[in-house]
Amino acid sequence: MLTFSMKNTHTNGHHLQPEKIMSRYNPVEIETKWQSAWDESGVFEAHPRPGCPKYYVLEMFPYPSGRIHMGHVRNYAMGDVVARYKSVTGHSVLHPMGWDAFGLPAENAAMEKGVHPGEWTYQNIDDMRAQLKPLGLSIDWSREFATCDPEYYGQQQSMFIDMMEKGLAYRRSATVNWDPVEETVLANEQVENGRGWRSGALVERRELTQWFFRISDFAEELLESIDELVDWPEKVRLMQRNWIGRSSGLQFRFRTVDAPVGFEHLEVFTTRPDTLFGASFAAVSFDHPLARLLESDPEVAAFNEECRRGAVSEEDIEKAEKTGFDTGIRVVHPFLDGVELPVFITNFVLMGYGTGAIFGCPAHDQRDLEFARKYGLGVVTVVCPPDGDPAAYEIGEEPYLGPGRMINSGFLNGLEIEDAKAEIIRKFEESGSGEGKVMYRLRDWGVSRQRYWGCPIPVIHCEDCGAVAEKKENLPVILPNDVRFDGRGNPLEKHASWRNVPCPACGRMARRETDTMDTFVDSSWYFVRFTAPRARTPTVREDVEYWMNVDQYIGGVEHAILHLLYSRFFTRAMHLTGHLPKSAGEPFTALFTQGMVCHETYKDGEGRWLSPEDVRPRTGGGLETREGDSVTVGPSVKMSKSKKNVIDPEDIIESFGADTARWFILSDSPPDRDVEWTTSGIEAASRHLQRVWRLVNSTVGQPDSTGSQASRDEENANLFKAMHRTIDSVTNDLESFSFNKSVAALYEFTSTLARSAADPASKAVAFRVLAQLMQPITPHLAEEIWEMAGGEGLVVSSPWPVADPDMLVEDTVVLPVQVNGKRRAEIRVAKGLERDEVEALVLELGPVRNALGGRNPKRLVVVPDRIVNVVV
RNA sequence: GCCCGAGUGGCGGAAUUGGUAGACGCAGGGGAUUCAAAAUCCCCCGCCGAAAGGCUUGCCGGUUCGAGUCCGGCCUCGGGUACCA
Repeated sequence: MLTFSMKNTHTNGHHLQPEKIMSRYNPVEIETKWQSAWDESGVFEAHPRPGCPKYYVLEMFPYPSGRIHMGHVRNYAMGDVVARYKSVTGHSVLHPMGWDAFGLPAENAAMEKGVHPGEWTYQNIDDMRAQLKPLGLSIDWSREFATCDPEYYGQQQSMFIDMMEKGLAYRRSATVNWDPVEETVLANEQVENGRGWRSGALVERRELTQWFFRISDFAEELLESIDELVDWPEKVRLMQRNWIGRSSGLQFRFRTVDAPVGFEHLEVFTTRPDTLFGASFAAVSFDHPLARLLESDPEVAAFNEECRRGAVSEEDIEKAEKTGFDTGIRVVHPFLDGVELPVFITNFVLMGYGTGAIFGCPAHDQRDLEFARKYGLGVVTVVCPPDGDPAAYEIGEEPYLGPGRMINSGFLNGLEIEDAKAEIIRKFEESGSGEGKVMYRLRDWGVSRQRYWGCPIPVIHCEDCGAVAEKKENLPVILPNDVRFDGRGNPLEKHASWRNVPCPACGRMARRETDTMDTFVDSSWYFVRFTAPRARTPTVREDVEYWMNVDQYIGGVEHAILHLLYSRFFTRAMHLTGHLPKSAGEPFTALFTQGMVCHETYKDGEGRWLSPEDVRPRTGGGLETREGDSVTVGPSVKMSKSKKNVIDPEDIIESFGADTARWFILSDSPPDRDVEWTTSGIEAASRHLQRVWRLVNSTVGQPDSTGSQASRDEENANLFKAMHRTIDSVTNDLESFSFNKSVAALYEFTSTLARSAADPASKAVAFRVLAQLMQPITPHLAEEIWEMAGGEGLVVSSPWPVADPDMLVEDTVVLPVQVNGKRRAEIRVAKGLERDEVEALVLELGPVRNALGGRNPKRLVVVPDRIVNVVV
């Protein structure tokens, strides 16, 4: 393929090697060459380097689905930029890779394709590793592991036993989605409109005894420590705070009337004790012991049954219409003589929060107001807004939720809300029937899964000894291979020889726990394991102390709450069980959340999704199918199989090379926002990289330009000035995760270089800097041009260039001149020019004099070196 | 439902703490080169208007000499919602 430009052969052909004339930058060939060079040099293996600070950069490890997708490319390209940048700026870098290998899809594949989940998973890992390697990532592959390796999950089992001993793991009853046809527990994802996704049967809620981690004991600690996470996105910190959901309020006991024996009191929790005088009903969860007891009444039973319908997800519960059942029981208002409030069973009070019982004050709560309207309950306004008339204020259509003073509230009248809360809590505490209490939304972490493809919980149930931890010398408890997937229940339940084992305590025959662990457990400590991936203990003190914490963690914002919170809990639990030193509190010092990779969507005339491969440009504009039918272009959305708008990274790397893919995916959008993949964009990236190569290739070895020494000196000086400005921008942009801006600065510098009439020797200096600046983003091309421009050794191990501050200063500055806030002129002045001198210059300007018409300005705003505004 | 975020030309986006809106790239238009094309190089490019000028950062309102940026109220799209990972 001869594509070398004729212009170049005309002007300097006699200086070029013949093969240079014939060649073009061939990414695939050259990328393989440099990847081998890196492998041989071992530059990416993590070792403590004396005198260098350590830097641990980690991207969220992938689930081995079998194919890498553009989201992976983006994630790992970003992490690689950071790892490479940190490496050349004098850090000893740890940048590992592993596989989040347990999970549902492997079991689904087992059922659909009859392949064993383990076999399926390990094959996928091999495939994905082979797709990932051509990206040229600076990963220490010697530390790779999968969470389904017994060497990994065995250590996890060992920690589970330690957590049992410390009381951090315990058993209690909890609700699951139950598919009565498949006799299987369903994940929330497997429930569609209240029905099992395969069987179509109405899902039931079922109670099972399950294992939990006591994360709620750490609620306050996890909440307070968010303040330390200054290098996390503010939005993630806020989401975590809200998730933990600390609220203080009052817990107190109502006296009941006409209630069954044992329920002489009803304990409620409220965050608005100030509104007690406006209460018009009490409500308990359908799971509340009182509601359960009343189920002997068929009407109550039917109502509760109705409430228990549907999936267990919070979204489903909250979106369901609020309903109630009047039990006929009443509670006595503690401060209003003779006032009794009806007690309802409802579907919106959750047993898992507070006491599972509340009182409702319709005037100051949206949900309570809707409920009161529906069931004809009274509405008493007890908070008067600051601008309202305390004697006459009443709420209208909407509840009043703002600040104000108490009215219609006996001894609270006239108090501000916060003072009223304090006062009423004091009153309850005095009488001993209630107390101020802090409540958290955060619930304990249920880790039991009734599935095969997960880490077995290392426990044996003995009739005499109860739940007994497996002996550590028997770990790992390995998943049996000979299992059958018939779509019913957990295969481990049916595996007699695996299940029936002697009790570790008394030796009598007992039953092995068949629940496996939530895959979030696997991903809650893998980053610690990377510090000593082959150790015979979960961690090795020396390695953990050197490498932890993760300095920079990068991944999708979809993990903003659960995965990150569980990991934060785990480092604390691992400390309590002796697996992490005291210094390790937070797992991730800095966090970056990346956006998704999107692509346009296409549909044919019948509304069927079309893949980008199936459409082509139509002459005269628009798109058509291969058959020439018209195509409807839809919005750009996250790449997904269901919408067929997927571009396979492997195809892109094959046709354009990894550098082009990396350059493009980092170029257009800020990393924390979604990026749209476009064909024209990837082609532009490819064109640019070709241009860089051509530029270096055609310049190196040229004789000095003719022309005067003075003009050459000036050209050289200008080039170096641009070079230092670029070093400065790229450095700042990489440090601040503005990779798109780094790319823009590199585009600009390449254009400058292409136009520059500086000496080839000066250009060679600039090319070497260009190579160094491009290295984190397009490492293969960087090595190639580094070599062409006479760089020593590998660019991957050459120190990052430093901008000379003297080269960055400008001595003049352009001041925009506004009249009444609209730009009318601009003046170039010496930097730091005095205010009155600027004023004098500005008042002489034509547009300013016109606007003033001989009068004095009302005001003259001068922001030195920034802007001038003349107010007329 | 609840929590969090995003919205700027034809498109992706840029804009230190409120200070020239549209850097850089794509698409488009024009030119050079070529027998011709591809490739490459150069120039133009927010909208309306003949021009003067006016308008413009999802919508409505506010604060300010000055608002993409701050405040209040909406709209649309996206993420999470505890068993998808």
